[in-house]
Order: sequence, then C-alpha cells, then structure tokens
Amino acid sequence: MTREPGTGYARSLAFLLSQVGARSAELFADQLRPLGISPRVFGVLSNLEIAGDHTQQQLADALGIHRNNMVALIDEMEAEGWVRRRRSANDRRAFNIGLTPAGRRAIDRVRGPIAYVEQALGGVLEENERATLTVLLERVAAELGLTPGVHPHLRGRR
Amino acid sequence: MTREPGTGYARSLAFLLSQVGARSAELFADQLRPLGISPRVFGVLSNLEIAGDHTQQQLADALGIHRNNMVALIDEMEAEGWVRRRRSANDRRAFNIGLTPAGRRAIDRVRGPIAYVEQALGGVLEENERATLTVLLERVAAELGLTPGVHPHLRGRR
DNA sequence: TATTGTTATACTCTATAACTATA
DNA sequence: TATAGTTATAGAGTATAACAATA
Repeated sequence: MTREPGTGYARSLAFLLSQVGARSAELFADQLRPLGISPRVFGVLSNLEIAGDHTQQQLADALGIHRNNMVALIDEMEAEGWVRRRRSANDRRAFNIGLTPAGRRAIDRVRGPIAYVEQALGGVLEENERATLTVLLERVAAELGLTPGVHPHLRGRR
Repeated sequence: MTREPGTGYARSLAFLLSQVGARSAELFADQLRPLGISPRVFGVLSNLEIAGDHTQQQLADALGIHRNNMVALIDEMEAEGWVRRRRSANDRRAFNIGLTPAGRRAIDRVRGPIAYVEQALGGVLEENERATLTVLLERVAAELGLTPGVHPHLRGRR
C-alpha cells in the first residue's frame, strides 16, 4: 500500500502555504494570548499606529471587519485603555479612534511574540534562504492582491 | 506621516506565511464549495484514499479531529454515498470506514480546484522559483513538526 | 475499568437586520 | 434619503460532559 496521495496535494505549493500559514497564525495567537491581546486587536492597534487616527467605519473598511463587529472590538480596547473615542468635529455621527500611550506600550509588548514566531518559522533557514523565501512570498501576495499588513482572517468567516 | 509599521511585521516571514496561507485556504474552500465538499471532508476522503480503511477513532487521531465531531462528519459523507460504515470484526464497538467508488470519484473532482489554486498562487513564479519555494516550505513545515497532508485547521479552533 | 461511537448542552463567533442620531 | 455607530437575534461551529455497548 502506498502512502502517496492520489492528488499529491500534500507537497503542492497551495497546501504547504496553507498548512504552514495556519500554524504560523496559531503560534502567533498562542504567544499573544498571555498578553491579553487577540490577533484582531493587534491588527487594529497596528493600523492606528501606522496610519494615525481612523473612525470606526474607516478602520472597518481598512481591515475588512464589519462595522457591527468593530463596536465590541473598540469597546474592549477602550476598556483596556489602549484607544480613546472622540467625537469627530466634522461629522458628529462618527468617532475618531486614537491610540493612547498605553496602546503604544501594548504594541511594544508584541515585539517579543513576533520575534519568537519569526525564529520558530525561519530558524532552520540560512540568512539568504530567509531572504529568498520572503521575496517569493511577497510576489505571491502581490499577485493575490493582498494588502500589506492586512490579514484575511480579520474579516471573519472563511 | 510614515506608512511603515513600528513592528515591521507586514514584511516578516511569519506574517507573510500566515497571510498568503489564509488566502490559499480560502481559495481552496471557495473552489470546493460548488462541489459540496468541505475542506474537512476532503481531508477525510484523502486520508482514506492514501492509507486505507480507518475506524472513526483512528481517523480522528490521524487528522486531529475530535471523535465527537467525527460522527456528524461521517454521517454527512455516508449520506452522500462517499463512505460506508462497517462493523469491525475484531472490535464490535468500532466502525471501519471505507471509501466507496463514489467517494473516489469525489476525490477526482477535486483535482480541478487543486490545480486552479496552485496556478493562482504559483502562476507568477518561474518553474525554478516554484521549486525553490516548495523546498523551503517543506523544510519549515518539517521544523514545525507538521504532518504531511494534515492541515491544522482540521482540528478546530485556533 | 477503559474505550468506541453517540448524543445533548453550552459557549464562541459571526451574519443579518433593525434602530438612533446625525448628515 | 443615506451614513456612523449601536444593539438584538439567530445561526454555524466547536468544546465539554455524559451515556450505551463492548472490550
């Protein structure tokens, strides 16, 4: 009896990427959990750090999260003291969401987990191999139309 | 104002793998959906094809799915006519799950979707680049202790 | 006493729709 | 009439615990 799949998918690019990628996401979430920061919250924090204040609707659009789900997410982050809601002067329906100093410190605490996962994944590769892998992945990501820094899981169900 | 993240995670190996991998899984699921085959069902079908008959408990162990969840999964596959439950002669508590001819045809129908996703992901790369990427991914997968052909999502929550 | 398959229940997360206040 | 934020409800999917039959 053979152990080779009829479809041979196990060694395909698509399956390997999906398999390794899923494990990468798990490792990251596991490292973040003790900090009380979900991957989704990290996504919002990072976006605010990179691109400055956003309204909830703008954040929802940028990250692909539905604005209904953004409410509880911002509630949670506000309760942690990481962001602040302020009424927009231009449009009094909207809130401007801004990072607090505590929010910036929360982002800083994620550097450790990021470095850990990076090492767990790339630790077996030589420096030039890591560079090659990164460049190839960036090309594939671009071909797929993926926005840098925006994770597909942020928007919910697969 | 800069557009570069403070953590620089967007261009890290870990994030790129997670991002591209998530999209790969989505593409695969999208292609499978019209066939009425979920990624999880495909995982079970493939395992049966590769390794022959298994009891539900053996399938659960091999794929990391809890045996409680295996029940409805096998129910569904049996209703489609893709597998058959037969009482084990050795152990009359257990069912041997076996592929039917219709089950093998279902697997055959997945070859198209697999090829499509493979092309969507690797289409921009040269032949030698695809080979390089595959080899690097296999090494990372091995380092992470991933079992060939077994997807982490099969076992449920992240 | 342990294990296989099964069922029931609770919990988490997400989708959908509707409401309010502003525009 | 449309939009930003909010809330409520329902649904899918999973974890947990218990049960019957068999080992």
